[in-house]
Amino acid sequence: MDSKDRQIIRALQCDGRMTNQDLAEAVNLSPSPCLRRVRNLEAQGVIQGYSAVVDAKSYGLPITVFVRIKLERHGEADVKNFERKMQLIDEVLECHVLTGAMDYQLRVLVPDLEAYEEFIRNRIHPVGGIASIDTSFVYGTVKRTAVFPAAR
Amino acid sequence: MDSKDRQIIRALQCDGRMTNQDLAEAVNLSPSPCLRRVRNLEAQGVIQGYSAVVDAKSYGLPITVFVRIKLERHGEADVKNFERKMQLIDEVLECHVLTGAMDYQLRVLVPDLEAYEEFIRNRIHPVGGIASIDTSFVYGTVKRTAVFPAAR
DNA sequence: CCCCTAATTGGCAGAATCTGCCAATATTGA
DNA sequence: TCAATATTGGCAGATTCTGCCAATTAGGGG
Repeated sequence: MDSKDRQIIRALQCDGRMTNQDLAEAVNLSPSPCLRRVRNLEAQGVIQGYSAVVDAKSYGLPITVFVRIKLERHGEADVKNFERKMQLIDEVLECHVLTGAMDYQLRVLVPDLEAYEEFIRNRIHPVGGIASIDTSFVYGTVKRTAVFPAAR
Repeated sequence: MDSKDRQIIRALQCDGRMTNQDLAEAVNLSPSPCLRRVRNLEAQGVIQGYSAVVDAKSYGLPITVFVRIKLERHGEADVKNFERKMQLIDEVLECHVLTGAMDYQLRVLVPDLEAYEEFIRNRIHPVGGIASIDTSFVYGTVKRTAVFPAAR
């Protein structure tokens, strides 16, 4: 992982479908070694995959919600149960463990407010062991990039 | 935007570098119309781009932080100033406006805790007009997917 | 300072993929 | 039912990928 690898990574975060020759040109390499570096990064799991960036509204899911959840108990079983359930809920795109009061933060996508209510009632509450839920709707998005800072 | 378009989108969210023939096969089309649908989705801005999914830790940025910020005043000028500054800070990967107390939530990536302190001191405070900052460090990530729910 | 080793690079060629065009098919509305 | 329209499938030239080999560069020991 040298500076060239990081250059390659940022270029592919900007445009994941860039052709190998364009990528090579962008980072001042010839196509062969460039491709080999990319394959190495993929094999090492540094590049975990590629993904289309899609406008959720156009797709039909205009409402983004950040949900913060606190559990009643934090025993092994309770935690495992909660985390396994999160994996299975399609509306939950992200689930992070936060420091502090052993909280979770979810990023959830729904078509409308009614669907959000149903989501809480039919998907989250049935998980059980939840002490409190804090909901923040996303009113607008000022910035959203996949590109890491160049740093060091 | 029909069910086939949504199928295509989810397939490309799973693997943004899928070849057009594989994609066509996955959604039961022949390569030609499949490619045309993809190009349409791109032209309409539904597919906004493609991006490599990278392990931040391997890249050298192991600390993810969610930062919630409340402004002192919410005049046009204050808001514009804040939002423009956020665009310019490389460590800020996301900045959302949240409903409620006119708050923002940032997703920030830094190499270590010292860098986070510097980030707050040298990048956020100088923006000015900030009433309060609430920091939540990400302790672990249970789930992180780009794939939208199938829905409807 | 030089040499030796190893890693990385650059280029080439066969194979796979893309993509613009045309005819055929399916869909919609009257 | 029929006609108009949109969508589809397949083909061919152009582009891109990728495995192999020689050349170059970088690092360490004598």
